[in-house]
Amino acid sequence: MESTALIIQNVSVHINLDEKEKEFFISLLEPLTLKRKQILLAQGQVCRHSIFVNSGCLRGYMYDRNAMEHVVSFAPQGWWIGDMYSLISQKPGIQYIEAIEETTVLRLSKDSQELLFREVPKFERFFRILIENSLVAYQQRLIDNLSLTAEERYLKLSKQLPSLINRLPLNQIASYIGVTPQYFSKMRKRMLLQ
Amino acid sequence: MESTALIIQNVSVHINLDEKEKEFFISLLEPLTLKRKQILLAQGQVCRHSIFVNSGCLRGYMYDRNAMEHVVSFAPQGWWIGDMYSLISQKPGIQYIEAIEETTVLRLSKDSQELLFREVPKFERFFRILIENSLVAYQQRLIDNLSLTAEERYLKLSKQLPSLINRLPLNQIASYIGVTPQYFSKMRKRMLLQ
DNA sequence: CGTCTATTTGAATGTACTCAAAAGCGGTGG
DNA sequence: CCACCGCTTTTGAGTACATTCAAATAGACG
Repeated sequence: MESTALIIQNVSVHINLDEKEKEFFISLLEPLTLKRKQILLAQGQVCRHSIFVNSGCLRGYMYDRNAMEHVVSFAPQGWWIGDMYSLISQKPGIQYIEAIEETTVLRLSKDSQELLFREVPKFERFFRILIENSLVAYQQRLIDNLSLTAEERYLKLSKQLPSLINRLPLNQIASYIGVTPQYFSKMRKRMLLQ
Repeated sequence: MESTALIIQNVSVHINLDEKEKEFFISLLEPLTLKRKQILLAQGQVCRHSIFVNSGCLRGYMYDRNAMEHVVSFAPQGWWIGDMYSLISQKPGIQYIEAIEETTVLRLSKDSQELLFREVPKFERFFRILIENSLVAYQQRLIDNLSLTAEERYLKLSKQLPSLINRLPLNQIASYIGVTPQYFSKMRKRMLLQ
């Protein structure tokens, strides 16, 4: 199938699969198409899937106790996303996962994942590596939030996701880098003048 | 052995081991005793071990480009620590890992870990779960840094590590929550008065 | 006891926020 | 087709949280 080429490529970076294993893996995936602003997971729901973005872009976000929205992650084409807290604990989650634009995804349910781990144990390795990389990225982002200015964080994001940055609403970028939309607007103006 | 009771308990929370597997796991561990301020890993070195803290406390920290120090993590008794970036990539790392006080640890080398995964695959599961939990914690800390004030972050850390907070130097707490020692000092004074 | 590091204090400054409101922009229906 | 609605983005003024720089004080260790 066309729609599974990307995910097979993504997995194959870390583990080698024979045809049978690929087929089995693919058989566990559920394709889904989302419209702009369609919500795939809401706060309070239990996250029962790992989600792979085949095309388009998702974002994970949450509200703090002051009802402020915070973008936790962007997931463009070729990325995985999920509410890790809820996915692990199978308790009601805190994140929303929403399509930023028309998006196609492949979902792997927690049950299917467990089955996959039993049938093809090297997938345990794959997901460990995936999470390791994600952990390093969050660690770095934490340090960036402490040591870089908002301008620098914006420039860094622009470099990391150059093909995405122009498709994102400004208020969502502001939220990701950790400033208010108002400040972000003024900041960008200032940057253009220099 | 006395010194391995804690780590076996720590592992057994997530996977079940028989006596033979326990013994094999333990045979791969290297015990080490560290003095206060002794450095276990320096920036620029490749991190070749996952480290389990048996007693005492370690901290991971790094310097940003303005030579400011940032505490990335504390690892008190029963916790794991390592420079994840370097451990994964086997490239020179960015973190220091240092003993805050007299500390005993058990080290598992990357090679031993790979061997362990081959011989006892369920350890792949154990470390995946370990990293998943760590990922969730970093995600939450990122959100906390964006949505809580410094005072609130301090109170939160105090609740999370009540037995540790009084043993930590104040400048290291300040660094962990992301403020200067000067501001932290004034902040604490203010909090005491109220 | 002296030295080195950690902590505190004070004053001036800066980065980012809040509140309030205007302007821009895209979609929808009359 | 354009007028209106809702949402995003911008602008301005005042404010708060936290920083920088400089220096004094307190503690810890040999």
